[in-house]
Parts: sequence; structure tokens; C-alpha cells
Amino acid sequence: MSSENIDTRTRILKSSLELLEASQGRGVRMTDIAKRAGITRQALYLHFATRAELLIATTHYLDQIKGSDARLEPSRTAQSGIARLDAYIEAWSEYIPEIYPIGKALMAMKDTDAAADKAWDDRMQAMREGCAAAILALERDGNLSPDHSAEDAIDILWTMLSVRNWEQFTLECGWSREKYGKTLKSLARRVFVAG
Amino acid sequence: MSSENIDTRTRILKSSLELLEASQGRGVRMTDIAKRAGITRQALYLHFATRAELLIATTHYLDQIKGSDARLEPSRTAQSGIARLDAYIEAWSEYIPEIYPIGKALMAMKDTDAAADKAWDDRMQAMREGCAAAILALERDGNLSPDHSAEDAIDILWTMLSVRNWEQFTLECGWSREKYGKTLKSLARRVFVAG
DNA sequence: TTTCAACTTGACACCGTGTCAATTGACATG
DNA sequence: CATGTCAATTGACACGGTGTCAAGTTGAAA
Repeated sequence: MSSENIDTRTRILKSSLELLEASQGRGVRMTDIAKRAGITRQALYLHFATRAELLIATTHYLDQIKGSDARLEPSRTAQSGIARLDAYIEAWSEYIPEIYPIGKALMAMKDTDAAADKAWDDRMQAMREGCAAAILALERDGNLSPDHSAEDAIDILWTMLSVRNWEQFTLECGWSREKYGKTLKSLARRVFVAG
Repeated sequence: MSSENIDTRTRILKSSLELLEASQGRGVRMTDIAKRAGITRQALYLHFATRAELLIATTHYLDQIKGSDARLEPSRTAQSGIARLDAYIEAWSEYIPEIYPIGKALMAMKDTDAAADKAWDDRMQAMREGCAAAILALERDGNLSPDHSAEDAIDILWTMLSVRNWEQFTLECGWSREKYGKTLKSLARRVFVAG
């Protein structure tokens, strides 16, 4: 096994991520992660104080190995507000499936664990920045529909692009990634672009 | 106390509902419900086999006392597809805040309890019928935007009106009930009505 | 050869759900 | 009055999952 001399902490994060991905974030216990990392459950606590902390560390690990969060950036280079909106939705639709499993696990703890709640909220707040940037660019171009204030438009885009919505479209309605991306882009144009 | 000779089952349901409403569906335990109903936790199980079953019964109790579900009907009498869409969104925006607390509790069990999962899914499937009726009426009028097939439009409306979205708009974005209703109606027109 | 850190073993606490057996108290019926 | 029934009580326990603790092992570095 190539993974034998990897440092333990990393092996834990890798195991955590693999299990979460395999189960779409549902039903992954500390025991399972420990087993897969080749250590005891108790040893997990030598590296992470709580399950929430481990889950949060797993998101950072994911970002680090996939550079996922960086991929949300390129939309900033787009010229027009419309292009920026499109680019952002495209990037986001690639990104969601990757964080979904770990996001799901974190969301499941929202109600009982303040740390998990905050960690996920922070992520969603960061994603809101991207929505705001797109809407503001649209406004600057004079292309924002007069139906909504910029603030409202941001709320709407942010909600349209929520992970819960992605979950419903893909998992419940059976939409493909392509259909999701294509439809949300068209929806966003229709809702936010004037005329 | 006027509630003393009410039949126990009803007293339990009443307590369950009150506690769920008071806490917005979060952290209500069997013990709490029993205490409020004036019986022991164990006695709860003489009336309901599981927590999920009690929660589900609570939704029926809520429908019964508030006649909430019936209020989703009047949109059927509306003339045009557009009026129907409006009426449905209006009724729904009145309805959501009422079922939200118990819905929240049910949703929290989705991942671990199959019965709760199914019960909530059934509700959402019923609500989808309303969405379908509105979209189909719009299509019959020749007013459905050519951007979407009827099926896609139903998926989209259904997701737009999801409880999770309502939660985000009102709880996270701080929208009032009126703003929610008004904005969703305007959004729906813009997205679904041709021209 | 000692020392230290990482890890193991095994036990235990806490919470919330669900279960069970034995008991109590009220009420109805013969 | 005795008997039975029914709803509820008391007290105990199981289970699953998280988190904790004390004592022991192992391997590598100093």
C-alpha cells in the first residue's frame, strides 16, 4: 500500500473523505473512519477533538487536494456582468458535487452542533460573495432587472444556487449536471437580466 | 385547566405541536412531550410506537385543527393559469409557516428514519401536485414559457417553493411573509409565463 | 539505555430512543 | 363485594454513537 507511510492525520482525512464520498455524507461514524485509517477510534481523538472538527478539517483537506475553492475564482476575470453570472454558475455547478457529501454531513449536524453550523454557514457566506459579485457586476453594466434591488437579487441568486436546491434538482428530480448548469444559467438570465 | 379531561392521545398531540412550534422544530424530545402532556415518557409509547409515528400523527393533527391542507385547494377554482399560479403561491406562503416546525423535525430524521422520510416525501409530493396543476393550467392557456417543458417547469416551481428555500429566504435573509409571497409570485411569472 | 510520543486496550459516562415486568388506581360488571 | 380491565406508573435495562480516561505497548530518537 502506498498509503502506509503517509502521516496519520492525513490518512484520517483521506479516509474520512473517501467514506463520505462513498456514502454521500450519510451514516459515517468515527469508528468507520478510524477503521479505514487503520487506527482505533480513540486514536482519532488524538488528532481531532470532535467529530465536527474532523469534518471541518476534511473540507479543508478537500479544498487543498482538489483546489476546488480556487476554481470559483475565474468568474472574476469575466468582462460583462452577464458573462460573470454565467461563469460563476458554471463553476459552482462543477463545485457542488464535490463538496456535497461533506456538506451533507455538516448540514446534518447544524441543529445539534454549533461548530459545524458555523463552519457550513461560513462556506455559504463565502459563496454568497460570489453571488454578490455577479449581481453587482450586472448592476454596474446597467443590466440588472429593475424588478429587484441588488440586495434582493443577491438573496435570490444565493438561494437559487443553494446546495439544497442542487440536491432537489439532481437527486429528487433526476437532473444531470449539464441540465442543472444549463437550466440555472437560463433561469438566472431570465430573472436577473433586464429586458 | 380546561385541558384536563381531553383524551390523552389528543393531549399528547397538542403538547407535541406546541413544543415543536415553540422551538421551531428543534430539540424536542419524547421526555419533553410527555412532561407537557402530564404523563411519563413510557406512557407515550402506549399511544405511538415511535417518535416518527408521533411526529407524523402531529402533522395530521395540525391539518385537522387548522384545516391547513384544505386551504391549498382554492387555487383550483381560479380561472386563468396565471391566476392559479398566483393563488397557489399565495396559499402556500400562508401554509408553510404553519407546517414549518413539524416539517423541520421530520426533515431532521430523513436520513435516519425511513418512516419520517416517507411521510415528509409524501407531503412534498402532494405539494408537487399543486405545482403541476398550476403549470399545466398555464400550458393549457398557451402561456407557459417556451424556455421549459411542462415537466421541467414543474420541477423548477416545486423547488422554488421548497420549504428549504422558504427557510433560507425568511430565516437567513430575513424576509417577511409578505415579501416572500410577493417576490415568489413575481419570480414565478417571470420564469414561467411566456413573453 | 532511557525517554518520549503515538498508539492500543478496555472500561466507562452521557444522551436519547425504545422495551419490559411488575405494580397501582379507577371504574365497570356480575 | 369480588373480579377484571384498562390506563398509567415505577424502575430497570438495551442499544448506538460520541467523547473520556487510565494504564500499557511499541518504536525511534537522543
